[in-house]
Amino acid sequence: MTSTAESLTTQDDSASPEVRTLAERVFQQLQQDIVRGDLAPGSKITEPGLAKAYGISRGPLREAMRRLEAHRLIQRVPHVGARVVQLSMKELLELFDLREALESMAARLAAQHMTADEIQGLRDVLAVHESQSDLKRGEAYYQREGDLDFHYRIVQGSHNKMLMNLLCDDLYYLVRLYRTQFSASGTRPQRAFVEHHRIVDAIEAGDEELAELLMRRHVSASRTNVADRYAATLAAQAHALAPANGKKTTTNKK
Amino acid sequence: MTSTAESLTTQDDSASPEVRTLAERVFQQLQQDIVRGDLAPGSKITEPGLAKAYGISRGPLREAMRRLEAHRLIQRVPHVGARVVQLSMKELLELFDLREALESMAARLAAQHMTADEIQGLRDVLAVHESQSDLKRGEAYYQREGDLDFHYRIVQGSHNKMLMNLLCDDLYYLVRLYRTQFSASGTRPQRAFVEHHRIVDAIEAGDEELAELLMRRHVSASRTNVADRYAATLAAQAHALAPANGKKTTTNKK
DNA sequence: TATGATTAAATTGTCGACAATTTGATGGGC
DNA sequence: GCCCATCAAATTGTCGACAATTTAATCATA
Repeated sequence: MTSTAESLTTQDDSASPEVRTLAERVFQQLQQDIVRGDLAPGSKITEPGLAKAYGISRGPLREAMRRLEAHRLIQRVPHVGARVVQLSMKELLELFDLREALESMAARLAAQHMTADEIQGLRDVLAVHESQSDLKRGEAYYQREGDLDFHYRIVQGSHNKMLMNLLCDDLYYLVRLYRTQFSASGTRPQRAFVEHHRIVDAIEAGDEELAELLMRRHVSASRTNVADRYAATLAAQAHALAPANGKKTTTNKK
Repeated sequence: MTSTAESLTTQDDSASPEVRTLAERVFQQLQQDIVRGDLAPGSKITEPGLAKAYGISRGPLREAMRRLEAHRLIQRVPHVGARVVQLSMKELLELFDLREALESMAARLAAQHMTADEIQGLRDVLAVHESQSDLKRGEAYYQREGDLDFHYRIVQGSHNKMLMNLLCDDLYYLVRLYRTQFSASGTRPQRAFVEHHRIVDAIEAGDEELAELLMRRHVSASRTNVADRYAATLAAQAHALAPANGKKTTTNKK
């Protein structure tokens, strides 16, 4: 090691050493900004603004935006512009319905095809969760990030490329976006943690049907939790804006 | 022809009246070329070549290619280039596994939410199939195109936007690509036609479970058929190239 | 002859400028 | 006072040119 030379690649300004192209970097940056909530859902994206903000030309930026659109993080209208996606309650529930169908399938396939090493890696992920849960009991954010890692590995274990593409490359960006906004509450993290263990047990036992069933229930419970949070948030907003509301209130300005 | 006035807009060279932007048109054109097989799977896509072929600049072309990549019709490597996608046998079967999970879910939702008008539209589609099947009994191509229309309407009837996006915008392009290459054979079209009727019956009766089950079987049977055709094609190729084969034979040229 | 480095061609990535369209504002008419 | 047409500013779509990288072809050398 002891790499004194900077090598010929680019300097890592984005904590991603192997991204070669500018459009790739700005895509990852924008994706992170959206998922973290730095770019509020519903807010307008303007090409000259972002180009100047990131110090690049509009060419690579447009390519990054096209990729964001493909991942459903922004929505574009020809000759009009782009906005950060803002899922309705209905769409959010639909997203979880999709996860229920696809991830239960992934769990079944994982029970069939996962290797011993992969299962061990899954156990390691749970161990990390456990240590973190010990440290910060009520802190749900890291738990949820780890939860995503858990689901990632299940999908990987399915050994189904198409499924991996669909879930990891398309849907999980949206999931992460709403994870940051509606992170699990109350006793949900602890119960989710238990459910994770049961799922791994079923996979390790090669019990396809049980793994599928448990994963379906797990996602369904998560769906219920997020839906409750979403409804509570909307109720709070409605209450706050109840008195006199003549403005358009299309999106929050923050 | 006889185009006296060129008008300020563009002449419709793509039979799509409402596409406003150049990138959109060239995307649709390329998509059609790929699905129809005019651009062979595995063949390389070069930007200057296509730009000159379509008479446009590289800007809109790159945008169209990004969209093709998002729809998984081409695969790109930074600084290297793009190739038309070429699914392996394994990936093709994976695609059908996904359809089995998602379309059975769509059928269940359709049985719950489809309106009377939508069901009638579905019956009309089947009626068109019937008349076409009468005319050309063994001709499977139109049947398969219509089959796609059938599946489209089921997904629409689910009233689930996310599911519609996933199936109609992402996966069906690949399905169509391989439909043209491995169209149904033998008695499969007739049986598929019967299965379609049974599925509509279940949806009309509001029998969610039956609709889901029948759709799952239907897609599974289609999967078996396509897999057989694919294997037969590979076997034929292997037989043809059996004697002396020192070339690379990465992809077919024509 | 085979192998390796060097170089030239082609292709992709990036940039700045111009054209087309939308959006918001301004002013006139009823 | 309200509504519609006109116009200006901003934004998106498109283009051609230049820079960076990859690919191949050539040549020298063991």
